[in-house]
Amino acid sequence: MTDQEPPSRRLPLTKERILRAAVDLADRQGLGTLTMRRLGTELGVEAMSLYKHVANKDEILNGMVELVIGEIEIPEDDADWKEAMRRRAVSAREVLSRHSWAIGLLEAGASTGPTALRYMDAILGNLLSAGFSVENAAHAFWVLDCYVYGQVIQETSLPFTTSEEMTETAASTLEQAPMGEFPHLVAMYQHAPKSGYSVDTEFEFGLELILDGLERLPLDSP
Amino acid sequence: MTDQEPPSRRLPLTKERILRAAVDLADRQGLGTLTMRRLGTELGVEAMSLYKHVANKDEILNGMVELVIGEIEIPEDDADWKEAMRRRAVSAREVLSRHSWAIGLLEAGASTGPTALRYMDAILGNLLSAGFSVENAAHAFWVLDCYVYGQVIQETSLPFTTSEEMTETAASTLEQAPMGEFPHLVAMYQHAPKSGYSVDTEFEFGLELILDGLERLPLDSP
DNA sequence: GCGTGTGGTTTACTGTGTAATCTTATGGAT
DNA sequence: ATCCATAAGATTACACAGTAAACCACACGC
Repeated sequence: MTDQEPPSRRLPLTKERILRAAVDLADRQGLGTLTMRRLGTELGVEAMSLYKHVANKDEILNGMVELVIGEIEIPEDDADWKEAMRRRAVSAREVLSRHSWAIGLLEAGASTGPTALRYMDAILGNLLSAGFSVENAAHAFWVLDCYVYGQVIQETSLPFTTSEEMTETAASTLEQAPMGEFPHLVAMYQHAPKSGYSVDTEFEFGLELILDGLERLPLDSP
Repeated sequence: MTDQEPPSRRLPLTKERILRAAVDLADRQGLGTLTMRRLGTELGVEAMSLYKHVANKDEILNGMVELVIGEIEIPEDDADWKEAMRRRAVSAREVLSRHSWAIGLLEAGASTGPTALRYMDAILGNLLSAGFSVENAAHAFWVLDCYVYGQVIQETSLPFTTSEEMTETAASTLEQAPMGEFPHLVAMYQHAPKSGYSVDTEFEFGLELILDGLERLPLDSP
């Protein structure tokens, strides 16, 4: 090599640095472009060098999930459960749609690392000390997670983000296909521009619905 | 080739047959092993021959999603909305966890084919003719889909299925890690064997919670 | 000095999707 | 019957994936 850096400039490779670079790359270019070679060059290093710090690509993917989970806001034990769950759900949704590839990895069965455990423990703790029975705490946890995950999936599968893009998509969809067979869809698409549709509103609607439902559950110690 | 079949035995390759074989293979061996070559040999044909019926692998994946969506039970317009939505959610969950790879494809933005459109239209139709406003129908649709998708994700990411496997997992998890930091998780794992935990129960709990919540919405024409 | 380990590189192998090309069978029009 | 266009499938080849194995270079205690 002719263009050598002074070696002190090259900060040492670590698993930490690799994981952060991987998350970064996946955020910017998508998980599909996250390849060992590209990740290597991103870090100014050869692909195989990564394997000195990481067993294989799966370990990288798991580590990425842990990093992401670590970004989610965690409730205090003694916080008001409803507000705490709302904040956590909002935060989880925010984080997971910022790193929209993470859901796919979750599904693949990653994440039983310490960060994930701490995360789960904090949530359970809040619910339990709010007086939920163990069963009901588990139910609440489960249904909220379902909802957040599903929200993120639907969000990322939508071809639009803003309300304008949405009406635009609606318009173009209306034109092309043989829409005569789908009268209700047509009605909805035609209605869409009028109401200020947004995934945020959708999310809040369902979230409040679920939280209100959970509020009806009996508590152990009122 | 020495072992030629009488050519009449070899039924002709079609997109339909390819898609069915692909779904079958993904069900049996996982989406990861669905490769053009393997799919080819599964059909007794060379990999490249598939490209005479299909533009590329993505088209196969999209087609698979359509097939799966087609399996979901669709409500009649005039059916009682609550029962109809319950049945559809149950059916969707059933279908999607039978083909647990499908969620990942949904996320990738597949599915605006005719089957998916018909599916969406039927659901909207039921809600609208039950008296839901367009906004509320959209809300109901959205929250139910979120819930089902999330349920499937969580189910497939769990390392166990039956209640016995669950207590087993709980036990082994309790032993290995430094669980002192996670008292509430420990409490839950210890409680797990007593209560008959199952993902089915979890699903029903949240589903009824959401349906009851939706029932509180005002209807247009009572 | 001298092993010895640690962190990075080189090379190479297998498996992927698919472009480009070649082969063969089929079914009218003559 | 003959011819040949078209379609369905097979072959070959290429760029890129993950990673096993061997190799190198420098820091260190002795």
